Order: sequence, then C-alpha cells, then structure tokens
Amino acid sequence: MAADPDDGGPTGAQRSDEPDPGHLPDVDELVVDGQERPSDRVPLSRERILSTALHSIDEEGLAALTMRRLGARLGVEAMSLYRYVPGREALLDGVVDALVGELDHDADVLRSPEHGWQDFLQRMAHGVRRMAIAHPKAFPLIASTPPEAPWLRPPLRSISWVETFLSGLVQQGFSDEEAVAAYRAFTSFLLGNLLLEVSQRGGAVGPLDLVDEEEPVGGLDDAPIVRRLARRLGEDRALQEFEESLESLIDRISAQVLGGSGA
Amino acid sequence: MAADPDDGGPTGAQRSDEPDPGHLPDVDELVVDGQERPSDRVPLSRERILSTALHSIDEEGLAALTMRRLGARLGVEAMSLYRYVPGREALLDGVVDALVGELDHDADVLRSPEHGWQDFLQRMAHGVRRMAIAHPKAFPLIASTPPEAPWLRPPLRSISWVETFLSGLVQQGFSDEEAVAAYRAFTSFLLGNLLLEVSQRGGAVGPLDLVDEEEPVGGLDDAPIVRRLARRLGEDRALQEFEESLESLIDRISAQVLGGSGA
DNA sequence: ACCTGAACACCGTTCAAGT
DNA sequence: ACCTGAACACCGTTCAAGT
Repeated sequence: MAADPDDGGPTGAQRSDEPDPGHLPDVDELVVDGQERPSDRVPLSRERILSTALHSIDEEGLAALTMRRLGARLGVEAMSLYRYVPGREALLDGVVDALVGELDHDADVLRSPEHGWQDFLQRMAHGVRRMAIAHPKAFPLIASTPPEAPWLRPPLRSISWVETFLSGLVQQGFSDEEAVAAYRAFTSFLLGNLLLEVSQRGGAVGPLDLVDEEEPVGGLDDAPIVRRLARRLGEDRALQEFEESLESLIDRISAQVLGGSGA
Repeated sequence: MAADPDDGGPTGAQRSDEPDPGHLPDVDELVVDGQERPSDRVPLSRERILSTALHSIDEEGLAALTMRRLGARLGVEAMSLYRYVPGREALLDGVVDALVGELDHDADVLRSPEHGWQDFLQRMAHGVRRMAIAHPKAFPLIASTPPEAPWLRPPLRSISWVETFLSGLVQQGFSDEEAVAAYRAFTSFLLGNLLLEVSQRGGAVGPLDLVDEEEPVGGLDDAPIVRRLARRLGEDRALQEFEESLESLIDRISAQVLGGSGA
C-alpha cells in the first residue's frame, strides 16, 4: 500500500480494514517526498511493496522503477524486498495484479448483466478504461507481460474477471462459441484503443517526457497530406473513438448472436 | 525512416547493394554462431548495427539486447556502437524504423488504391500483419515506444506510411475528417489485434519462454466457465479474428462514408 | 578515422551476518 | 523474524588513449 493508514505495530496482526493491494488510498500519506522517515516502523509487506511500486510507476514511469530505488522509497535496502517478492519480474507481475485488482473495487464493473449484455459490455469496457486512464504509465505493462495462459488475454488479465465476463454472456443466452468470440473481439478492442489513448496521454515514455508542446510540425516536407491534416490528427478524440468503436463492436456481436442460434 | 541511405562514407559513399536495415537478407551471413571471426573486417555502420539488433531481438528477445552483447555479436566492443548510435534508446528507435521500413519492401503494401479503398485497406492491414508475424518479439517495441508526434500512431510509425494511407483515402473521395477517422480506427484495430496475436505466439516474453505445453489447467477452481471453455479459448483463431474484425471495420467506415458526404 | 581500456555510476541478485 | 553489508556479475555511458 502506498502507505496504508495503519502503521500497525507487530501486535495487531493483519487488520482487515487494510485496503488490499489493488485499491489505492490517497496518494502520499506518510510518504514524505518519496522517502519515509527511518523512524517509521511500518513493517514491510507484499501489499505495501506492490502498491508503492505502482505509485512509483505512476509518478516516474516504468524505467525508473528499480529494486534499489523502490527499497529507498520504502525506507529499506533493496535486498529486503526479496523476502516478499522473488525478483523484479515477479514484482512487475504483482503490479499487474494490483492494477487488475483495482477493477474489483469499481462498483460499476463486476455486477452481473441485469440490463442486458450490451449494458454489461459497456460497463466493463468503461471500467477498464477508467483503470487505464488512472495509470497511463503502468497500463502498457498489462499488454507486454507474457500471457501465462491463453484464456488470459490482455488487458483482462485476471481469471475472476474473465469468468465474470464469460459467465455473464452465457447467462444472457450466448452459446459457448459466441461467448468466446465476443471475448476475443472485446479484448483486442480494449487493448488497441486503450493502449493508443494512454500513449497519447504521455504514458509509456521513459523519463524524457519533456515534449515541447505545439512543436511546429517538423519533417513533414514529403508528406503534404499529413501536414494538411496535422492539426486534425492532433485533436483528442479518444473518448469518442472509444465509444464509437465499442458501439460498433456491440453491433457486430449482436449480429452474430442474432444471425446464429439464440438470444 | 529506418536509416536514410546516406551514411556518406568518406570515399565510396554508400554502396547501394548493401541491404538496408529494414529489409533483412537471409539470416546468418557472415555471422557465425552469433559472433564474427575477428578477422572479418566488414566495417561497422548504422545499418549493420540496426539489422543485427533486430536479428538479435528476433532470436533472443528484447531483454537480451544489450549494448555489450550487441557489440560482441558484431565483433566489436560496446563503446564502438556509440559512434553510430547515440545510445540504447536511440538504438531501439532505430530498430523500430528498420521494422517499419520493411513494409516499404513489401510489394503489396504501398501501392495506391487502384481497386478501391476497401482493397487498399486490406492490403495495408495484411502487410502490417506479415511484418508483425515475422518479428513477434520486436513488434511490441512498436507499441511501447513513445509516439513522438500525434500523427504517428502505432503501429504505423512512419510518416511515409501515414502519408500513403491518408492520401490513398482522400484520393478515393474521403473527406479530410473521414480519412482521419478511418486512420484512427484502423490503427487501433491493428494494434489490438496484432499485439494479441503476437503475444499469443510467444513474443513479448523475456528469456523465460520455457512454457510447459499443455499444462493441465491450474488455478481454475473458482472459474467453472473459464474451465469449461478452456480448450476453446486455447484454439488459435488469430487469422479469422483478424479478417472478421477487419471486415467489420471496413463496413463501419463504409457506413460512415456513405452516410456522410461523399464516395 | 575508427576502435578500445579503463573507469564511473548504477543495476539485479545471493548469502552470510547482524539485531 | 526481519533486515543489511559486502560481494558478484552485469549494465549504459564517457573519455582519454591507442592504432
């Protein structure tokens, strides 16, 4: 946890009001300019490590997240982390889990489809989008980490999520085949749209995000059309794009379901 | 551009028979088991560095590409590379350019739309897909490198490419607005689909790609539907997905163009 | 002109040792 | 039980020096 509100001494054991790794409380509590006072004796824990790692990525980007720096942020030497996390790779996997876990705290997302599957897909899509936008620099991690199983397609990298998705559709009358097809189409839609949105918002980048804003269009001498459309291409249409694309995806699934067997 | 053909050597200037970084000749010429004999005196050059880097990524993945190892592969110390490439970040940018440059050598891709824009989009989409599949481990690089300009949306990270795309559509009667909308939809379609396909094919991963094949479905105890659909989810439907999704995208664009002003 | 040796600051990771 | 010092192998990068 970034810094969970309890500095619970060794006595209290784990208190269940402690927010879990996914759901982050307000940024910066206890953590003063990136480093705790050594006198704080909040004990290390996997949760605290993962959530601090996520905060760190949010603030400084992926490249700046180092075992040693993360240790410093936690007021500890790097080697201590290995007691809770097997290594850097595993740390990043944990961050992905923490990210995905945030969705479980989004009231809108995991409810079953009571207003039809179209509404269900809308809610899920927008839930994932909120998560992506909340963590633009961490989101690419979700896409580039290996897909340990074929049924975990980015960005839906949580079994419980996938279960909710598939069972929701089946429950709405989709055949197995239709549900799987919808799942595939839905994931690539989300991945493409959100990755692009997030990278446009200045994610992905390393520590060199000092982009001169309104640069005067360089290197476009051999690209007259691009130059003509440059201003239009620069407009932020991310939300509209997302909604139109989602609408179209839903239409497509709809046609498939109606044209085939049921619903 | 990948590497503009002029590296103006002092004497002979550039030899045009040397393959450029994008278009790779057959693997392993000169390079014997990953390391040249020191007596070979093929001089270093930006092209040679970039194309060797791409080969290295294809073979060993992104994480294994190190300035020092790349130097070794080229029969040279790491420091020598800095004469041709400003640093590792720039090296990776160069690799992206080399990758994108490959498309320029794909006869099918860059022809203007003589058989209508639908066919044009089909050719472009499949061209990019061929490139992604030829370099599954390098492709994610295209998605995660910063988008230096808003008109260069991954995976179409070459101005000349974007120019061809947009001018092709405009030439087919698209309004500026329609062309830009189509460009946006097309890029997110490509990115989502290809990134997923490539990661399923075992790209992205670090050096730990020793995946037990046919693992007996672990951790699915709380996910009965996923378990039931596991086999179906594991099937490789990448090509069909791609074609259906592309077809649907073209339909969507078609409706927009017909419903709006022209064509 | 082109490459290298040596050095610097920084990594991830291990392990015996401290408290 | 939890953390650390010291060490190892490996990074990216700089720069004066070699040829």
